[in-house]
Amino acid sequence: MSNRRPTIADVAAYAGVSVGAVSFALNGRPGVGEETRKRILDTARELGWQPSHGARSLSTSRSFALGLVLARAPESIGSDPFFPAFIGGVEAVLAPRGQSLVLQVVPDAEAEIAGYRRLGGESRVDGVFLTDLRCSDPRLSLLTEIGLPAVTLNRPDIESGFPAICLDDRPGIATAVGHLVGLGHTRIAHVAGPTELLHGRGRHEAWTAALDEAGLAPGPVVESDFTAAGGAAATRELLGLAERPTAIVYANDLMAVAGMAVAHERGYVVPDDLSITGFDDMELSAHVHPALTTVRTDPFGWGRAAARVLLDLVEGSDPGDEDVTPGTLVIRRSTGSAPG
Amino acid sequence: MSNRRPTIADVAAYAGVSVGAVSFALNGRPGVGEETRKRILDTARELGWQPSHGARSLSTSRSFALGLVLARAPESIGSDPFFPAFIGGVEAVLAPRGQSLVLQVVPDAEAEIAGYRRLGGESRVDGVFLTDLRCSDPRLSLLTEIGLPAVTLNRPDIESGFPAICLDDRPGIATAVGHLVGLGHTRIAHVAGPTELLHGRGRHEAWTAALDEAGLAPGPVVESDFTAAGGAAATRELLGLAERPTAIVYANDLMAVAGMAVAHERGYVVPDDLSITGFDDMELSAHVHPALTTVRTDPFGWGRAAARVLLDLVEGSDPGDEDVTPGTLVIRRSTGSAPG
DNA sequence: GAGAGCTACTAAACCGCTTTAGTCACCAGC
DNA sequence: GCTGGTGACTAAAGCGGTTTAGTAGCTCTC
Repeated sequence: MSNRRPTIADVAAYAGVSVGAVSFALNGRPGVGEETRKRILDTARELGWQPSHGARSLSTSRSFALGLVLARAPESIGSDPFFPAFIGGVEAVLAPRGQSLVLQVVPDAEAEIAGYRRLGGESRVDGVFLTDLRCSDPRLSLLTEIGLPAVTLNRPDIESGFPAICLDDRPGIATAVGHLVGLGHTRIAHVAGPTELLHGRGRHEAWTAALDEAGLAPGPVVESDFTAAGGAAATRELLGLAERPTAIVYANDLMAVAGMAVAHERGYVVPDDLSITGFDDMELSAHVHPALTTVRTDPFGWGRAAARVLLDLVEGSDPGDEDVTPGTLVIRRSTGSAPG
Repeated sequence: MSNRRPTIADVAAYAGVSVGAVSFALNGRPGVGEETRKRILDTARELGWQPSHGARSLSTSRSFALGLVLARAPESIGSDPFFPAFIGGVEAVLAPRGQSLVLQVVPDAEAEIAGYRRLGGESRVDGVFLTDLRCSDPRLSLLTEIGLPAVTLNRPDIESGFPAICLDDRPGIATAVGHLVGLGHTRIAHVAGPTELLHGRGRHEAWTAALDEAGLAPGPVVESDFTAAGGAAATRELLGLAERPTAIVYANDLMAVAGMAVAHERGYVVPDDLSITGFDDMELSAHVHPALTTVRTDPFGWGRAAARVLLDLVEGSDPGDEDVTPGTLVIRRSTGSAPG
């Protein structure tokens, strides 16, 4: 049967025109008669022609693919609710435009640099997504240096020259704290993400600001690492305090759920003895006991926005930063009136 | 500064040889003197030369990339502990070999077909991973038809002609059931995954077989969908039964944890009134209350194995099926002696 | 000391597409 | 009737590698 995939030359021969004409016709460019164009298109369809990605990318020096490098420890990669959803959103805009996503998963930040270097150096991708932004992120200057277009998820703390998807965690945290304050809590602790991560730091700052706004002294903070084990350890630390908090605001759901389990173990009842809020609203959060009050975010939407902006950028237009909807508080059963 | 990326011709000119010689040297082929080879390699490094992916793939008609198409609903994609870890394993072997992973996330099975068709048709990838195998999976014949090499995760129920990564869920489920039987349970229910999925069906069959082996009548089964909401609904159904089970074997952890929450809500104490086992051992499972007894699997290892086999296949050798380690039971606190 | 057989290398074709520079027929205008 | 312009199309030159065919220079052999 089909010995070999048909090339543009085959289409040209069958349609009785030159390859140039076929190329023009297929790309919808002027210079081909209406009738001829139709004949070419029909022939291409009949032959089952599909463009060769390699050839096209060689001649246009574009690869029609975008890259994402993720630094994640193998053991914790499975429970990150963010990145699969983000990728889903990215794909939702890439696929219809015939673009692909090249994913690289690496164990640490160092390998991440190498990853971007390779992706750019080999011209495997036309641009990259920059997630998990760190303070003074070294990847920004790297990408500028190798001239690889990028879009950052979150606005970097230094001038980057790249468009940013601006996500503001502050309103989400603020409403969570406000909710707790409204329930009468005054000792509100925080289990933070790593401070070198911009979103870890941002949520922490938002918590501080919200307490300040409420006229409360900043409660105890434990810096953790966004993992379940880390959340559990942080919770043990907080519950061991002499003046233990009556509410804990966690920087993500995973730590919050793990913290809730620790509270149960210690004999505290959530929310009677301790109120707990999370961040992300992962699928399971509505299905633990008690269901978790948390801040719902929209990583899928972020992915869509990021992909749109990056695509615009590599296609030559000059997109500005884009704001995306901040998280909203979902009140469930893990928060209640302050005890006593 | 660096106006343009150096090409192989630049390297040739600087080293004072022909492009052919450079190509030979860079690819470690014979026909170049030792001294010349060294000079070429040094020059390439100095100039910061990196191969152009498009050019190479055009002339070799290989794309140095493997593809994975995932059909996942946007709302549940974030809580799947399998695929991120699987991808991590895949990357662990791809990256060192200079290969890339092209990921496509689509909403449903229909779009999945189109995804593979595009990946293959455009020659964007040299081979693909086939996960979430379904009964009489139509993708198998599609891939055979378009001549795209593949490796299947799990052994398909029909002849496929592709190497398979054979993962056997039976020992895991069998030990879980055995563990419950040993604790005196006789009414052991199952919350299954969708039967059209091979692993959903496989775990169900393993449960049936294990009960049979123990001389017990098959308990009630509810077919669910691997989601938290589905697990919760299934649990409500089981707990509403006249002869309610004293133990439930869930086909994955997500449903198990959600089921545990339902049990709590209804006032049952786990494990005193109801024992619960999961499958996967996701990160959170060790950090819920009570900690979940479950079957630990190794999706990272599966990813590594699948990548190795697929790479061998596209590079021309003829790898056979590969067995990977079955899951092992991790006993925690969600299982205990049968009540009464 | 001429032909055979190596080794080390060069020249050029080729992969399949895009794109520029032409070519050709036809019509308008003076 | 000749020039100039325009629309439709062709020829051919890239893009940056790989690979085949070929060639020069050398040693070995009888």
